[in-house]
Amino acid sequence: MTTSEETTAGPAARRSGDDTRAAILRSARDLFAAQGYERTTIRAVGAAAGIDPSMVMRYFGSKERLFETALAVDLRLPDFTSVPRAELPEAVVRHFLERWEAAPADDPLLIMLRSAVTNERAAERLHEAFAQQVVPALTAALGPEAVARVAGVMSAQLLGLAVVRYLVRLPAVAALPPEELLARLVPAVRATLEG
Amino acid sequence: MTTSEETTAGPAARRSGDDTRAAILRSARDLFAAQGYERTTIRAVGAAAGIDPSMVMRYFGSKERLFETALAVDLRLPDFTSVPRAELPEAVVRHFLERWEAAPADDPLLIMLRSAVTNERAAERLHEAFAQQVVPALTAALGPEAVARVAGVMSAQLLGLAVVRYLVRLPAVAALPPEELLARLVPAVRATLEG
DNA sequence: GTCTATAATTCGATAGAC
DNA sequence: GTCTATCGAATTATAGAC
Repeated sequence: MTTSEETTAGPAARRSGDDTRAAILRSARDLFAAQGYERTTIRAVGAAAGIDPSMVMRYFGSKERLFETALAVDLRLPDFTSVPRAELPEAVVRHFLERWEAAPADDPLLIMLRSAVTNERAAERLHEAFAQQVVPALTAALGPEAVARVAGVMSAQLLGLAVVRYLVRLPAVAALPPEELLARLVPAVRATLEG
Repeated sequence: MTTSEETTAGPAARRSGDDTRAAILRSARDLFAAQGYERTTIRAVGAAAGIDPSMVMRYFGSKERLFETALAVDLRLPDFTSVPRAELPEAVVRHFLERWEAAPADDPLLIMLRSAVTNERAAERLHEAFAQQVVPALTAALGPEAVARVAGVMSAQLLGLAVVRYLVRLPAVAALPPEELLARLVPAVRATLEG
């Protein structure tokens, strides 16, 4: 019984440090995702988490370390190994489209992407995530040679969609219904894969 | 003879106001393109232009108005009306690829794109440029119905390339030789156009 | 564990001399 | 037309009380 040792003190007077830390991190991810690094302030993170700004410093040391921690994310890539190669383009596009439609503001990939365009450190983290998560997932489904050929362009296509539809919100793309977007994007990805 | 009325004064003691203004604007575009809006300071713009920061304020009033002026750019889209439809995908991809390879840091489209991801005003300007420059240019070459169908997805593909190769610099895309990139991208754009 | 108070910078913007 | 000097606001970060 090492956890939760309330013996005599008040019922709910003290909050867990882990909870506070998690709340700060959640607020930080929200704000970094919506505004990028520079426009996000320690004060705003604290306010969003319902605590004093100095607590943010106490738990994370500096704004930059908070940012680094917020960028350490799991891309949550699915397993495509059981998908037949002919159906892979649709499976990939559909997966990301459904993901982003459901919760674009919360998606770790979009959080990272927005910051990576103006912040060098975030860009490095995106490079790492690509090498450590995207490449292995694609290699399992396509084999190493095909990945070397198409991984870059495929990523550009999917991230291009993300940037234009969810970040910049260009009306010509943001207004399209998901099904139509899917129908127009799948042939492009298929052409890349089979090129 | 209304211009340049140096009658008795020294030879080159006075600088033209237009020259100073142009120098400021050039430095501002460089810095906004490289760092985005927030990280670019009036002081840095002045230093890059070789003049005092207060001159920047004198000529442009505020940082925000300087930014707006820097964003008022001509996308320099070529005329695609004489290109046969079958060759259009290659012509479009080749045009932007050659443009960006030659001078990615100076390209007005990339300047705008980098800021648009984190700055709402820049995003609005990108929307305007798309509606007033991209759509008319594509309409002349494809006709209005085709543009409504494919302009969004085509833009997503080209801007996706720009983001991943020139802004985020993902090695899997940034390291590809231009010819190979062209070969992999043209089929994708063709599939979009013919879908 | 939480907050107040404040130090130390940095930045946008203004006023005014030359 | 150019610069010096400076104000006022906002920010990160620290020290310390409760």
